[in-house]
Amino acid sequence: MPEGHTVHRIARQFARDFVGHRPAVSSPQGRFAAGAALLDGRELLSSAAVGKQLFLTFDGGQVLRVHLGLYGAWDFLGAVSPLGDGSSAVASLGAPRVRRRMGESERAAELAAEDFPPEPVGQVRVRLATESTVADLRGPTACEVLDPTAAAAVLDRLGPDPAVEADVLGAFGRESSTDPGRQVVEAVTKRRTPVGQLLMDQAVVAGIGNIYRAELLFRARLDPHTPGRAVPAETVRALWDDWAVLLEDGIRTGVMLTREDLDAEGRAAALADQSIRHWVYGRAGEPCRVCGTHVVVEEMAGRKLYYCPACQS
DNA sequence: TGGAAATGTCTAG
DNA sequence: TAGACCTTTCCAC
Repeated sequence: MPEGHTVHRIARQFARDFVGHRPAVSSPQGRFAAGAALLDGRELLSSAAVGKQLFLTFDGGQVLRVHLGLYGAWDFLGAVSPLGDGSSAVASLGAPRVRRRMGESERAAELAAEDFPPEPVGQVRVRLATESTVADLRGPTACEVLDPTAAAAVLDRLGPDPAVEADVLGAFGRESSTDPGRQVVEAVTKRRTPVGQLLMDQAVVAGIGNIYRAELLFRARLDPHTPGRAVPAETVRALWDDWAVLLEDGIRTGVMLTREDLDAEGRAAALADQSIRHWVYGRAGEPCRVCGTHVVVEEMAGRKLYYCPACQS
C-alpha cells in the first residue's frame, strides 16, 4: 500500500534520528533474529530509498533492505524529529490504518512521556532502538541483510526514481542515468503491454503504486489500455515529469494529493479529507469530477484500475 | 469470531 | 493467471 513517497519519508526519518547512532537491533517477533544479530550495535552510516525499497547501510557494509509490500509499516516512537519542509512529524509510516487509536503526534508525545523504550506491540519483525528513539517494523514483504553487491543487484532491477540523488546510487557503485525521462520513454514505447500496467512495473519506473498509477493516467487524460508502443514519446515524458511533481509533493506533505485543480483552501481541505484527494482512485461509480461520467473500476493484471472512460479515451 | 480488504511482489504452472 | 505471503482493522454474523 505504501507508494514511493512513503518510503522516501521513512528514509529521511532514519537519516534524522538513526544515522550516526549505533542502534540496538532486535526481532521481538523472532523471525528476523539472525539478521538482527548481524546489525546489533553497529553504526548506521546511511539511509536511502529507491522506489519502494529502503536501504539502511551499517558500519561493516551490511545493508538492511526492507520492502513494506501491501501492508507493512514502520512506527517511530519516542523522540521523533519533524521531517522539516513544513511537514509535521509522523509516527507511523506505511500501510494506512483505517483508524488510529491516537493521533500520530499525540501518540509520539504520550510515549515519550512514558517508560522508554516501550514494549513492542503486535508482530514486530525488527526493532531499531537508540537511547531516545525506537523504530518498529511490522508486516514487511522483504526484510533481509545484504552485502553491498547484493544490494546493488536489487538496484539494477529498478527503473529510475525521480527523488533519488545521484550519490545514493554512487554509494552502491551504480551511476544514475543522465536522462531518466528518456530511459522511461524507451522502456514504455517498445512494449505492447498496456501503459496502465507498465506504470506499475518497477523495472520501468520505480515507486509508482496503484493510486499514483490511476491518478497519473487521469491527469494525462490517457486511456490505461493504450499499448506502450502506441503512446507518443512526449506523452511518456510528460508522465515522467508529472510523476516527479507528485512524488515531491507526496514526500513533502506525506499525503497523496493528486488534484492540481484545488486552490489553497481546497488543498487544505483535501489534506484533511481523503475522499476529495483524488480524481478517480477509489471512486468507482461516482461521477468524474471533470465530465460527470461514472468512474469505472476493472481488474488489470490482478489490481484494481480506476479511470474515466470519457476523459481517458 | 471469521472473513474481507488494503497504496505489493514473487513463484509455479 | 492463480495462489501464496506478510499484518491489522473493520464489519457482519
